[in-house]
Amino acid sequence: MSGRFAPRSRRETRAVVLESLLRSGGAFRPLIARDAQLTEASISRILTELRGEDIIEEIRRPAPYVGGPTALVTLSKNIAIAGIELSNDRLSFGIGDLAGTIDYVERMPASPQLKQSEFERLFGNCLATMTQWTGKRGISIRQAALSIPGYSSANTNPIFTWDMKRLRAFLAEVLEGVPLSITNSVIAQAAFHRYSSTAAYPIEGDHLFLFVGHGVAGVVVNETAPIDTFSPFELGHMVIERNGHACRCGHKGCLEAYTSLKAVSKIIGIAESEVLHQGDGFIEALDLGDDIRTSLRERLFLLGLGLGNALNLHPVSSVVISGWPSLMPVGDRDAILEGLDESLLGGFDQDRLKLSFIAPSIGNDPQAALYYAAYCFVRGGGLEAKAEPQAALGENA
Amino acid sequence: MSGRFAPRSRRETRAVVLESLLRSGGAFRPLIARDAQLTEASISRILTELRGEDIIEEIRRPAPYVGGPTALVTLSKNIAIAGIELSNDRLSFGIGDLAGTIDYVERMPASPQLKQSEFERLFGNCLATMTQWTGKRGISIRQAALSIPGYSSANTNPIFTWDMKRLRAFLAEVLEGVPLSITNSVIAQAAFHRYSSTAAYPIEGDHLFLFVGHGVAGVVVNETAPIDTFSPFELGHMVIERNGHACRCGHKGCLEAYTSLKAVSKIIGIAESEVLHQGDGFIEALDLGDDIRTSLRERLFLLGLGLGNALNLHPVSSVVISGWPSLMPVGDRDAILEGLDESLLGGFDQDRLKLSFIAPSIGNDPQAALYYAAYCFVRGGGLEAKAEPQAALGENA
DNA sequence: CACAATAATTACACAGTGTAAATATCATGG
DNA sequence: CCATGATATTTACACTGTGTAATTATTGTG
Repeated sequence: MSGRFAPRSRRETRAVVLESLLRSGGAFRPLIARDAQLTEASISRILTELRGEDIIEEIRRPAPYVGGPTALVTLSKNIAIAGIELSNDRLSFGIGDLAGTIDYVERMPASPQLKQSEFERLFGNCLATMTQWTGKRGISIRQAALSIPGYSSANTNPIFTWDMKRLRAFLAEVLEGVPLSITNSVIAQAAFHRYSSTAAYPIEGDHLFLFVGHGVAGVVVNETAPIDTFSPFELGHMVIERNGHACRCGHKGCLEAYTSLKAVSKIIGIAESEVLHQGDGFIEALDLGDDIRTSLRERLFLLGLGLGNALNLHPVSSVVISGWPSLMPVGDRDAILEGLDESLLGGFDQDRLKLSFIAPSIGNDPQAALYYAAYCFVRGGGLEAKAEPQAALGENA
Repeated sequence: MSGRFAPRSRRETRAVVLESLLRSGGAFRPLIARDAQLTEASISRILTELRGEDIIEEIRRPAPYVGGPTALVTLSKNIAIAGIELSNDRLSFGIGDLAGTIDYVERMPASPQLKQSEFERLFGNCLATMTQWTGKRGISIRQAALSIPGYSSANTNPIFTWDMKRLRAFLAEVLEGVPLSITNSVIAQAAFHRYSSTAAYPIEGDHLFLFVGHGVAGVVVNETAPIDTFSPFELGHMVIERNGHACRCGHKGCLEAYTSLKAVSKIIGIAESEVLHQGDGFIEALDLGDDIRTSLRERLFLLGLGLGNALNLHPVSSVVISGWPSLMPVGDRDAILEGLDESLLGGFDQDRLKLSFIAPSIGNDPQAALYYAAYCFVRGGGLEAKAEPQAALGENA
């Protein structure tokens, strides 16, 4: 009489169990059983299997009540994964384990106008250094993930207009068989913030995660859907003001032309790279002049306007915002609400829309990509890509 | 060595087989086997089961080649389903079978400003008449579907601002156990046009289906996802012109204020209800004056602008448009492209975005809802809601 | 009317998981 | 220190769903 209705392949079951562990950061069996909707019997079988493959560990830790479980199940620290992040000003490589530890990081400056060939060269160099590091230690990477701003499985990227087929071919070649997932930065960010056990998150339930940085991008976090199926919402090039400011995309009046990091850093008079590297309240601490504050509020208003338009298209009842707006004083953020009030159907109403802010985690790259790599490893059940006996043709479903 | 990788419950397998039949309108076994990714052996078992329950029929029809299949499998004509459609000017009830035949229709005028209590009264009356009809014939409805403009599982409806919980409670009560699915009209429309075997459809693959009527709504048709998970895109209340025309929603400059049926019928000088009831090319035939044509082109431009914004948010490579724009002369429709060119990232490019038009199927209500009811019946495997032995709690996954 | 070609059915094996019985572990109290 | 109660963990067995392969059916052709 379990709560499930669809049988699962072994791979799926392993994936469900491992994903539960990734989210919780470690749990006792009864909890895993509930989370994965399996009986203790099945948990027992699966864990035995996973322990044998050194994917999980059971550390002796008796629960503090009579008859309680005796061992805490955690993801193994012996599986190496790699996260690669192309943020707008640098390319970072990292190696870590499933438990969230990062053992190796290398970061190289990368221009926001990076050409594909330059990227390939840069990537090749970093990879070589990394391979040296792993080689020396006899480590083999089980899963890698690369996050790119604007990436989508469709061939359209507003930020890097590269040939995705060529990109995938290049990566497949240089990575020599290491499984690689490519994803949109905003998905990796959202997943990391929402599901990594190390971070606090302001809300639960489906919502829009919005990141305002070089671009303006969001993703609808659907709590019941797998992260790798999330589809990004590229808000930056919504035209919110006909014949408005010129945008780098060639159009006029795009949201990005008003609210990107570049646009606001110009207003503040501080280098882009400086703004996000500061902590929460940084802008408040700056004690900006009144006209600067007013300008920023105008930009936040426009952000709200565009956000409202996006929410009209695809309604959700809460939004989490990360990026420079999160660094603004609470009072100033209200300008977003005013913008929302002009576009969101029915006007802004705090009973119908909950807005939260989280500090941007800049400087932690490639933490999000690393998390995403762990997620992908776990989603595959910790099995090689084609290890499933019945799976021959069917990756396309 | 099949192409599948996930085991299925009996319910799922039945659903897959039945859905294949619904889409094809009838097929020989080898085709079903390929479509459902099952062996002939499994098809045999499933069909035997379904035939026993009178959900499918096998009519003797030898394929015209040696050793070919001998019977054509079709959905049974003995399963009664009901489709209920609330278009903006009427409420229509229909009863039909899985093969697409419609046996009963009743239509009642309904104001676009219909209040919830009025709806309940109207619905009650129509239902009573329908129940009389079914009662007289000893027919019992296996699945009903109701399509409402603007409906979403969230509690926000731009068109009818009703209490959805109350609506569901009301419907559950009056329908006395008949399973009911509620969906957004645009989903039912899209599904009907795309998948019903009776209609031709201009494209294949993922795309945006856009309907421009009283409102402006779309849905991303994801060919690999189940229809009932499609999420509607309510385009109508995107603010495309700050401080523009007043919209009925209270905001200014919404797309709907420019491109809804109401807005354009005012330009043409013909009652709303007349416009869509005409066939393709109707507007061309009208021989409108030059300034009217110009105005309409302006509206199409704005539609393109809003559409471009939506596509920036969620890129797809083709769009199918239904509604009054489909009735416009081909040359005039190009105004949409001009609008797209100003908002769609990278400008409009026919290699990257394919635009198609299909005639709006007004006057066929509740055909789309009826199709959706058939879809829901089939998706449930033709089983009672809770018949699955292992399924007790788990409808929420 | 036998044959070739494919369709349709059926016996059997195997994967995955639940049930329930058997066994293990721990805190507590004598 | 040991029996006890409480819960955890493992294991034997049964059941579902499906593929494989052998068997039987159907049909056009020569």
